[in-house]
Amino acid sequence: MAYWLIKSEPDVWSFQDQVDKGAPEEWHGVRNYAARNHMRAMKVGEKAFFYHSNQGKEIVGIAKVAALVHPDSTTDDPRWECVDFIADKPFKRPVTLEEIKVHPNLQDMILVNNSRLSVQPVTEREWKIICELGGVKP
DNA sequence: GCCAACGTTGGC
DNA sequence: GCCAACGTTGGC
Repeated sequence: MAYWLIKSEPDVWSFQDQVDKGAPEEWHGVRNYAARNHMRAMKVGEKAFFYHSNQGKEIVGIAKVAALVHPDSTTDDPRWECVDFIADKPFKRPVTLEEIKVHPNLQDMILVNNSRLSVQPVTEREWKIICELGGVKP
């Protein structure tokens, strides 16, 4: 089981939107090879932190992969593919970027070192630490 | 609103 | 295949 982190601007698609949807939603719009490749590696049932960029700058919950990679319906360009996500559970308490940046054991996170990658892997150790901070079971 | 960092595009 | 130009992301 691999762990991931996905980013979304809450203005465009927030975790609450994902929860309200209550069904799988295409994670479309990614136009970056590295991010796409991470989605290609995802398996159904794997979990991802849902991060709000720009506004909030915090992880607010967990989403689950609901469908394997498939063509992105928002483009005809066959290079761009995406998976579907469904909301898993919200954090009891959001974990802010600020908090992550000062945490001694989270310094190697891509979120800290490459703020622009919108789909990124998370190690098991990082996953556990952040779940604890967020008040949920890993 | 600014701007640095980064990734993609496209000419050569 | 290189690299300059350009566009976008996202923190501040």
